[in-house]
Amino acid sequence: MDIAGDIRAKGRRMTVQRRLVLDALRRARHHTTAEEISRSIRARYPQIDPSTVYRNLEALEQLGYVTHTHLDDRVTRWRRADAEPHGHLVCRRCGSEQEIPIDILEPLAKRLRGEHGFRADLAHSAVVGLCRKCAG
Amino acid sequence: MDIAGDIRAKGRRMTVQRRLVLDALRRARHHTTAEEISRSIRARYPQIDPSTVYRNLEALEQLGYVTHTHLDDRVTRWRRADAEPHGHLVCRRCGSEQEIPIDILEPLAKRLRGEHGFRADLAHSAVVGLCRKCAG
DNA sequence: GGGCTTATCGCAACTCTTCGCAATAGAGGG
DNA sequence: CCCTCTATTGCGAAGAGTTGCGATAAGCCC
Ligand SMILES: [Mn+2]
Ligand SMILES: [Mn+2]
Ligand SMILES: [Zn+2]
Ligand SMILES: [Zn+2]
Repeated sequence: MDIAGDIRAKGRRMTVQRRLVLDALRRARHHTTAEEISRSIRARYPQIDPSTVYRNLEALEQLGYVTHTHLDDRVTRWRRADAEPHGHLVCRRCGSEQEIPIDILEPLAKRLRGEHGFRADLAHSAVVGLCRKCAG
Repeated sequence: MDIAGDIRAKGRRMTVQRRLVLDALRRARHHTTAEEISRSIRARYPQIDPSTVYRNLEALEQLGYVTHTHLDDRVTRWRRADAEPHGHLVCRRCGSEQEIPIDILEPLAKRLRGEHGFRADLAHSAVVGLCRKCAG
């Protein structure tokens, strides 16, 4: 079933605004912010309110089409749920970002699950620290 | 040397406001937010502006007296740098928080350092996931 | 203690995000 | 195609945090 049909089957609705948010996420190469998405949509459809974009990102996340991560500190970064999962290393000094294969994080996830019954999503937040250059 | 002297030695100044922020952090049992600190100070000294509290937390972090972590999503949590370091598990469903010994995170830190030359601070952000109860 | 330098402050303005509410418009059924 | 129900929207307002700027006061030297 297509996305629209799936959304309707769950009692939600497929609106113009929701479709525009999905489109913006498809166009975006990497993780984007709600503010970037809002700005790109309003460039062509200025009547669409930022709050609608924020609400749609949350709705689409509940529906399973979208996920978010946190790279540097506060900002929430969004991406399609079907994108390749991966971890991030972010340098607190120079701000450089680096993607890492998800399986490096697996052993810790397994241990947290064994010792604390906790199912960790280690890709949700970037790992903060000092990159090779900055650590000197 | 005491904190005030150390701060002056670094060319910074020990102001009433800075001392009040340090005091608030000493009174706080756990991680607190800038907003909580600001509110507790303004209860007695309403003339002290919130922006001053934010700026002082950053300054004190640069000076090495204060650190911050990120528990749930947006909020930055502050604590004294000399407090016992530890990791956090936060459930994305029920919001429960759990502290974990820092050494559970060590193996991953060691691996990131070996394979990527990255000195990870794994206590900086909480690990997000599903707690035992919510995972079912 | 008085004077000088400038780190720091209070304030106002601004950005990003959230929220309540009345109006709008998807969806499904007839 | 029309009707009904209610999910969703746009708007206004508010909260949390940041930033530029002129005023204040900490620290240092005499
Ligand atoms: Mn941080
Ligand atoms: Mn999150
Ligand atoms: Zn770096
Ligand atoms: Zn839970």
